[in-house]
Amino acid sequence: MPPLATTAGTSRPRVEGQRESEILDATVRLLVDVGYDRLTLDAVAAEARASKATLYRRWKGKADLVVDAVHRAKACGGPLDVDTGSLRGDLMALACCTGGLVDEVPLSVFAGLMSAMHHDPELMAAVHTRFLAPRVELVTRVLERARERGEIGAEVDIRLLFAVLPAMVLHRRLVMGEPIDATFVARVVDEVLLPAAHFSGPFSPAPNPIPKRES
Amino acid sequence: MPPLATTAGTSRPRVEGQRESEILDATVRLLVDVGYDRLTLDAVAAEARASKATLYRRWKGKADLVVDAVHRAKACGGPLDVDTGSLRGDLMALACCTGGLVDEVPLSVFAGLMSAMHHDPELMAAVHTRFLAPRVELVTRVLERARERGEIGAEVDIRLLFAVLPAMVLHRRLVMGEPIDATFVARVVDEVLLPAAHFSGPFSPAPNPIPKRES
Amino acid sequence: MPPLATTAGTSRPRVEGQRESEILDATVRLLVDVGYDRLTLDAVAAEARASKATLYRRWKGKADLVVDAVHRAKACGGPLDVDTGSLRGDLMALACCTGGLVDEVPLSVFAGLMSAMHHDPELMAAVHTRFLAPRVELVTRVLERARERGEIGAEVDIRLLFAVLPAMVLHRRLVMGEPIDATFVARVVDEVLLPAAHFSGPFSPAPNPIPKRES
Amino acid sequence: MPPLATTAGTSRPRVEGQRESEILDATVRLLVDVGYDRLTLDAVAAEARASKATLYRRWKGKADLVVDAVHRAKACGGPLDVDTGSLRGDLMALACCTGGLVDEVPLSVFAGLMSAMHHDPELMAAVHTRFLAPRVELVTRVLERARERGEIGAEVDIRLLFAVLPAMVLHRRLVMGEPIDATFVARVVDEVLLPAAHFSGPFSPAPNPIPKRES
DNA sequence: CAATAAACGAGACGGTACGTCGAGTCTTCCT
DNA sequence: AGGAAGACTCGACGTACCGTCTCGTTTATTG
Repeated sequence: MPPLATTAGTSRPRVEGQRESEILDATVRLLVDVGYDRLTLDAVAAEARASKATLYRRWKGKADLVVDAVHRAKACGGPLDVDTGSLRGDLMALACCTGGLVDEVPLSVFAGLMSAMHHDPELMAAVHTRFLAPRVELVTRVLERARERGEIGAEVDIRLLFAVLPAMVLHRRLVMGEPIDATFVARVVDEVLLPAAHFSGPFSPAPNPIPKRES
Repeated sequence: MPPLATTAGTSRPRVEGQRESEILDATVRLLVDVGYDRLTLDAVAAEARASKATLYRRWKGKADLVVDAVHRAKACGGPLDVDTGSLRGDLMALACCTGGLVDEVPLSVFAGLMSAMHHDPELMAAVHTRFLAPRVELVTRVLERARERGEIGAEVDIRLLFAVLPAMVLHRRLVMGEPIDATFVARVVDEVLLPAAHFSGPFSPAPNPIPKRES
Repeated sequence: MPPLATTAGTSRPRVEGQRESEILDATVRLLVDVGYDRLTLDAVAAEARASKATLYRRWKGKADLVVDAVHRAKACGGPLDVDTGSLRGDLMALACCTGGLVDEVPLSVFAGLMSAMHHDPELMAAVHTRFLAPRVELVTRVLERARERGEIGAEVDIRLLFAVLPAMVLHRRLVMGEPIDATFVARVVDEVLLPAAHFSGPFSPAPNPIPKRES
Repeated sequence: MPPLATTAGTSRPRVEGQRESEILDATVRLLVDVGYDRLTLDAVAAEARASKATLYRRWKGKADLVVDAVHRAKACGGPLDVDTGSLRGDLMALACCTGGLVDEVPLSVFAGLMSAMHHDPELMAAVHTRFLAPRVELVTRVLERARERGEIGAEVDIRLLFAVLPAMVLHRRLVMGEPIDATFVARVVDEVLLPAAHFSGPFSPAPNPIPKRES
């Protein structure tokens, strides 16, 4: 359902942005080919017929460049909003679109970024601002609409709930090394997320066996 | 000159396991100090007063060594089994023990390993065999006992359920960059895992991806 | 409408010579501060508040600019001629004036130029034309006057003789790394140049004649 | 002391010098091909199948490496001493042998080194110690023998005299850009050096180094 | 006096070389 | 004979400078 906006939508007359985009494109191209770890800035420079100095003039380093590349190449192409009328439908739509959770490229890049994020606060901030924040906002909007429709219990913490799907996907893909497909997403939604969304309330203290450990 | 390495006296003779442990200890020491990415094998060799050749004789590379180090230093110290009588109690006990999900060290190391795991199948296998498998088995046992007690619905897929807690913890810590504590673990257990465990039944009306409401 | 070249055919938006001089002054300033090798055209551009394009519009490159800078800043201030009445007096006067052989700045710059001259014929031509030729001509005139006065033997090759003093000075300063002062110049003149000037004749076969004196 | 090694002549702990020599040879090879300025350490590394890290481990930089290379390749091959019976004969023999003043390679390299020497005291020290000192000593010996034979006046300063030939050669080659051959060397010896060598006495009327200025 | 075209400041760019660092291999010496 | 020590190759890193090439903006001449 792209509106066929060939020229109107992208009117960034900056000549600077042009070179930048070419470099970003080259980065994404190599990223898909060899992955984050095997990606070198020399290769990016060669692929984009750019100088390494140019890369380092605009980006702080490899990770910063890659964040930008993935952000522009994928996130921008993603949906700005989705509203299928049901929580389940919205989540599935979001997960399965380009740049969504079932898309291999962002996942793969993300794996490579994790190690760098861990000791580079600026990178983590960049990832959050440019990559995560838009997605979080989108999902949050979806969840809030679902709550208004009564699909989510009043006591359920959306901050917790929204993490369920990405967490399960990342775990399966990056920790367990198993592939992601729509079926898996659907199972997580149906068997974990939706139960949690409905069962907000008194679970741990009341129902059956009350555990004595907490600490 | 005693050619035979009897027992003690000179710490030179190879006890094999002893030298290995010293190296592993040195690795963990550095790991905690500088993290996985900043860790160099030269530093490990220097810290352990060992030769790099010795390291590469025993381990395949940096990641392999680190996996081993974390495995032996932490996981071995963990519990072989827990049985508090309730699913919630068991999960909390597992998560909060040394080497558990609230332990910073394994999490931190894990972040560094992800990137390497992604393009190194052998490393991924090693991580699974030595690091993940024991934990998975432990949790699986806990879940099966819980099912026998009736705390988990018959139709619930334990393979899916067992991932909920580690997935949520990793997501919060590595993706969102927020700290993990027992409170967070408890909330995930209470508000996500246990609801999913109880709600066995098909929640959405069907594999139909677009439901309306639920009853 | 092409402009008609009514006056001289060269449009001069700027004072030309003024801007040029400012740049050359900035060059000399930096030259004295950091030396030829550490001198960068970026620094010259910044110091003169000029653009690199302007520099390359007027000069072929770093070496060319520096030659010009030294030429204008120093050589122009030197004497146009000298005539003290004796060869010795003339040579000492030339050597000790500003821009002469005892002046540190031209020597220092010269050291830096040598490497570039070696593989850049145009640069060598520029150095010769703008820097060396005037000095050579001056010394040649001095030597010819001395010959007319009978201070130089008829058979002595002035082309060889004129090189003695600069050669010895450059050797001492650039090769041996020792400083130049008037005393050294005087010794070279008295103990090498003047003997050679008087002794034209056949020497190598027979080590006999000892010259007298001169006034 | 360790017992006798099985292989003979292993009192030299390592072959160490072997790798070094290979690198030095490669350096000289490239030096002759492209000259000092066009020489890059990457090219040396490639030519010698060595790592840049190895180069920088042993040498401080390009200039240091080149000094060493020229030293070993040329100076070592030069004569340890000459004694033809006459000063003229000795000087000509020294100048015309391999690595002597008429040899293009050392001259060419020297041109490139001058600029670096000028701002790098360590390099200058290295050049002096490894390149200049042996030659100076050799010429000094030659000159002292000549003095004993009466070929050099008692008052002549050998420290000044020894510089005449190299100074004139370097000046002609590097400053004037004209080629060096045996004829030129012979002329300098006959027409400058020998006259200066014979002429002992005070030539100029006074040792007063400062003549009168004129405009 | 306005139009115009050269010259300009600013600085991004491609390219090349630099000097450093870490991984993993290989050799030498010591005990 | 096995381990410590560490030199080695490889390759990526991030930096510096050169010389070229745009951009708009003066500035002086011209119409």
